[in-house]
Amino acid sequence: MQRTRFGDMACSIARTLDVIGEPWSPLILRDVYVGMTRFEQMQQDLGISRKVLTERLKWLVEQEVLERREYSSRPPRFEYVLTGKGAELCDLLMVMVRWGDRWTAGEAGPPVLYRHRACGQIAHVEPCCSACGEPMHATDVDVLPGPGLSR
Amino acid sequence: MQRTRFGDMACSIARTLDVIGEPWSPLILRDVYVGMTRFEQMQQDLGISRKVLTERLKWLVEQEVLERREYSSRPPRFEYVLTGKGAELCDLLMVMVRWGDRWTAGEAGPPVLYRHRACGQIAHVEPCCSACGEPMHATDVDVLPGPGLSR
DNA sequence: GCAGAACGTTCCTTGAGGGAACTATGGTGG
DNA sequence: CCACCATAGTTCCCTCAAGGAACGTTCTGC
Repeated sequence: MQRTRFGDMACSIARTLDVIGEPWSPLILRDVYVGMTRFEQMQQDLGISRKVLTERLKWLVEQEVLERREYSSRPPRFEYVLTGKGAELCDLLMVMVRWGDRWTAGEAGPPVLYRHRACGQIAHVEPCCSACGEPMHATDVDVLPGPGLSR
Repeated sequence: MQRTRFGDMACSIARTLDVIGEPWSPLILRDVYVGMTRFEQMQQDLGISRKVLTERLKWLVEQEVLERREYSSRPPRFEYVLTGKGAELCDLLMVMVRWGDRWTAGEAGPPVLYRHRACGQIAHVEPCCSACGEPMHATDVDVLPGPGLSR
């Protein structure tokens, strides 16, 4: 239900959740990412209530994660496309896929595969250090206070 | 509210959301990750309803993301610690932090910093290709059907 | 002019989240 | 022994969001 707003917390996790923390949002982003950009497509693919889909799309557009674009003027018809901000959120989706593949896919294996265009290989995403390039997992870091930490 | 269950969808994103898609769960994981492992600590830190916290912790323990461990037998007192499965979810948190830092932190800068223990540098996480090691973002891949894609 | 497609909007019902009060177990200080 | 405190929940009531179905609108094509 999420009545508590996370946007004001001094935490980038909370602020990210404020934008896409509601459970349907990542799935909406996924659909847009794979090219299901229209209302009817998403509604049927996800099985989401039309009312909730309307609300989520409006919110994601407000947050500048999606852009509502007219693809036909008569009749007026709209589709939703990723902004730069939204495209970067898709990295998050890839990490979710990685975890889901490892821990929930079971014997059937992953439902989708990624091919890295740069090298042509089937691969998954691996979190690496922006400074040294080596793998960097949550267990490999120290957490320090940053400049934006209020009080 | 999430009445629709995502666990049965043939999508690793949906199945991951089934485990931690409810908005409070990532923040609970964050708290456990940084050492706030007890009920009272989390409740006060997050401002979450005690009822909801109880429900989430029980769910996360069922899903084997957290483990409920007795740290005192008289009186009986419990804390929650990450399992291996849960620790890997923290990689997801780091990616959320990265996005939140970039798009929501504003002038104040990031609230926390990460120091990579292997190289000693302040860094953030960068998604890389498990095959070639180069950066791999959502815009750099082709999505292909995998073995676990039903029908 | 009737059906159909695309994109919503409205209405009602149900049930999850918020919040405060209450319970249980045991420790501690006088 | 008793009052008080700490921790970890549990119970209760209220509100409001999610689900679901029906309806509305604007255009096209036959």
